[in-house]
Amino acid sequence: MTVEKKVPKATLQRYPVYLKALRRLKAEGVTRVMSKTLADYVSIESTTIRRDFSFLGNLGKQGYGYDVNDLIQIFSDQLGVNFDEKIILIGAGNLGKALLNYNNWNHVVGEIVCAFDLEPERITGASVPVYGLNELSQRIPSGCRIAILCISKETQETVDLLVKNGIRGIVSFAVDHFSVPPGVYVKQVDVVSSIQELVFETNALHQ
Amino acid sequence: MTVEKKVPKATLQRYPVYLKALRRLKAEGVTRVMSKTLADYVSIESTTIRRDFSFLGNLGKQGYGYDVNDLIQIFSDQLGVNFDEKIILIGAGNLGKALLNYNNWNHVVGEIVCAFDLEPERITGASVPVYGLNELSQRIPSGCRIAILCISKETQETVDLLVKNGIRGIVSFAVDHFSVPPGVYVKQVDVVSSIQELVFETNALHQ
DNA sequence: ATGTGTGTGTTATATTAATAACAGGTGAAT
DNA sequence: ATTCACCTGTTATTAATATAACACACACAT
Repeated sequence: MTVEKKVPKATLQRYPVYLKALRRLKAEGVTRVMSKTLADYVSIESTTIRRDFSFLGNLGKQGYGYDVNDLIQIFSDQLGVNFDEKIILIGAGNLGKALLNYNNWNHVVGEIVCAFDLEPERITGASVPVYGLNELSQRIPSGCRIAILCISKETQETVDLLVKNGIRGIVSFAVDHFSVPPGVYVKQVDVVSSIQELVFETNALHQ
Repeated sequence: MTVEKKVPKATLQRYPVYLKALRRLKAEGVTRVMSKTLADYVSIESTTIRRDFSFLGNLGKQGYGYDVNDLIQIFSDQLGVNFDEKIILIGAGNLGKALLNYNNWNHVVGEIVCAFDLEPERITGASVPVYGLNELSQRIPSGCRIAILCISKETQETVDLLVKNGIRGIVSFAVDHFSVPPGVYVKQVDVVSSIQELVFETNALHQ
């Protein structure tokens, strides 16, 4: 967290895209990359990429490009990618368990340490321990800031509980509406709304 | 699809939020709403809401507000919300099936008609018919434009196949990178990237 | 070594989006 | 009826973001 200038929100939202692409390139054995190449890869203008990168220092070299490994390292150092980030899952039903297994999680951003559910005794086949929601304050891992929300009732109450216990970021698959205090960030995933947006875009855009 | 002026992209992305809120309000028995009330509800400035709505016509009345039912009707008519939208699911594994059951889908944006999978014979317990991906061109419902992607291999090939068969919008849970031609819209859902973004925001913002 | 072409980082410009300000139409009260 | 307070729709202003332009540092070839 050594970022000097204020990084624009739009830029912050693109960093994960870059990081994902860079990791993939590294896995493919690529050691250096130019902004234009990366631009084609992630469908973001090369100018935008260079400006985004510039917030983290002078990372590239003229006439050469960027070193992939260096870039990944700097992203990790400066933005606080914590491979030991402790993440909790709230609601260990079908969706929760599916998410657990679907993403190949292995320490890219940390790990899901445990899950909490209203009826923990009913959950079978989860790959992490499942505790009752009422035990949250005792069982929550120390330093845990991120929660994945896969519940369908008592949403606001649960969110309040999470915030009270130190959660600062929530990826939510819950369909219910809820609100959080300032300083808590939410990524809402709603398939129905996403489809709606797609329909609106295909209908309204470029006509 | 009778929208006259060009609707900004940012506005288009907020319409699903409004629609969801309005439907909830209607369910609660609310018949009229003011921009300020809605603003508090969805955490969007009242001015922004009024400007967003104005693209669809003069929907409100001074000193009164908006009629909830009228608003929902107008959204549906003008933006092409099609309650019979035929949606297909690609990849009927654990995640696909979980999504199918998790969202209470019932004709809010249409319905998932059927699913396709590389190994359809291995899928059990799906609530819709599951066909082989190789049958796509024969089995795809006519007029189908939207697909939900829950696969983990041969992603680009599958996407190409979808586009060739008329798909114009994709909600993707696939972790692989893929590209689409212009005119095809993608909503990417990547829990790992979402968490990354949350970590970046909590680290970099308001420090 | 030395020049040359290349691709960065930055500055300048254009575009898009958000907020503020306000004029005027409308409902409700008297 | 008439008045008044209210809330919309729009215009004006500010802020945020994206694109374009370019100077200069560096790798690379000779």
